[in-house]
Amino acid sequence: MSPTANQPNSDTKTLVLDCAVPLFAQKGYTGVSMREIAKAVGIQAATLYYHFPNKEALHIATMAHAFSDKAEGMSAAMSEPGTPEERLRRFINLFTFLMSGDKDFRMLLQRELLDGDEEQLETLATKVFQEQFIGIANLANEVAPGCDAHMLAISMAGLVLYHLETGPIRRFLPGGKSEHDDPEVIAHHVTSLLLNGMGGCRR
Amino acid sequence: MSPTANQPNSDTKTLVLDCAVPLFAQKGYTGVSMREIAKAVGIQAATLYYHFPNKEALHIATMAHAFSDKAEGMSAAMSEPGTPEERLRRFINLFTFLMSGDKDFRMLLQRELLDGDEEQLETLATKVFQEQFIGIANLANEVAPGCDAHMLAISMAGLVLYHLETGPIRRFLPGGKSEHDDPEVIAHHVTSLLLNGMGGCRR
DNA sequence: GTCTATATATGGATAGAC
DNA sequence: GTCTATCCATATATAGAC
Repeated sequence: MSPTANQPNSDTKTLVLDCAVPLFAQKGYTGVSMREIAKAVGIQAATLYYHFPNKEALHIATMAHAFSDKAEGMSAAMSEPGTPEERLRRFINLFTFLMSGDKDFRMLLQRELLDGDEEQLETLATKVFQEQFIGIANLANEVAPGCDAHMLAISMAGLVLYHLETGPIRRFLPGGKSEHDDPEVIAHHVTSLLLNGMGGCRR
Repeated sequence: MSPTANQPNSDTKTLVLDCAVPLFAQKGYTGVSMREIAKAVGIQAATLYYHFPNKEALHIATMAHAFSDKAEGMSAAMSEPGTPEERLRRFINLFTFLMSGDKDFRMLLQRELLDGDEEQLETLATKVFQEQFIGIANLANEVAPGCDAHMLAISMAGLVLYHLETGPIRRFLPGGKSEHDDPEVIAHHVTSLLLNGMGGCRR
């Protein structure tokens, strides 16, 4: 293997993407500099331009990298047997734990909803989320046939994500407790609300 | 009134804040430059530093300006008479229409959840949202006594806001229709879900 | 592939005239 | 109060050595 071989020693590109994910997630596109990313990787800023033509390309690649990781795992939970209610319960649980554990992913998604242009959002929707979304919508349709599965799927995901996203401010609002950050508590609340409405906690 | 009088001619400060709101909302703190804000106002960048000590102070003042406008109106809707269900219906309707009409406000709020530090979030929670939040939580407690009013209040607001925030990407997801952007459709869906759960659309 | 060095633009912020 | 002019730090991006 000569020193000029192609793949061996460095998959610097992947390393760059891994380091860029938390930076873009926490500080946003304009909040992160190429120097900052390079420093996190442990290389010089100029080297980034060998792997990516410019900052925007690096940003898009970073998002694709972060999002592609997440496209797996959930499908299995929804295709398992059980009554629609049981499967809803299982899905909300899994989804809440998954999302709860990856703050960077959630922040990237939120930033993309704020800053992404039409093309980026369409790519995200069709190439990344479509399959999972269909699974959720199908589940919604089994739990509540005849209802608008699209809106229900948004509500299902949104309920979980909003409780997670408001974590930093909820503790300052009346009635906020640390238990409200517990994925188990959130999943239980959301499941109960989805299945029975607001009165659902009185069993 | 001498030319050195204090308040008269210019409330440039207010004008600056009005112009800064949509800029910070759409591009974020690091995405907007002082020059850009000055240009939108029609003044020179240096003039901004007469009214505000630095960019961060201008940003904080901008958010206070945007948020304080919204602290009114909702209280009335919740104190009106009616059964808890009727009042919930009215509140969700009003809240959905209010939030639907002010995209800048929603984006500012989202960005604050992403970028705000503890102190800013505490200020936002206690000085701006507390009163409204208590109203929502009280309503939740009347609709569903014995349940966790804090979590229900988050769910109520979150359901509405998430449908609005995902507007740009929903149209690319399966089953997405333009009607899903209609505040009336969103409000009806959310109310039904809150009162009856997912099965609520089969009446 | 990665480096050093640098071109070039733009950012926040200040000084001082009017 | 607002302007012009400018300082200085930092940004993206490129050139060319190794």
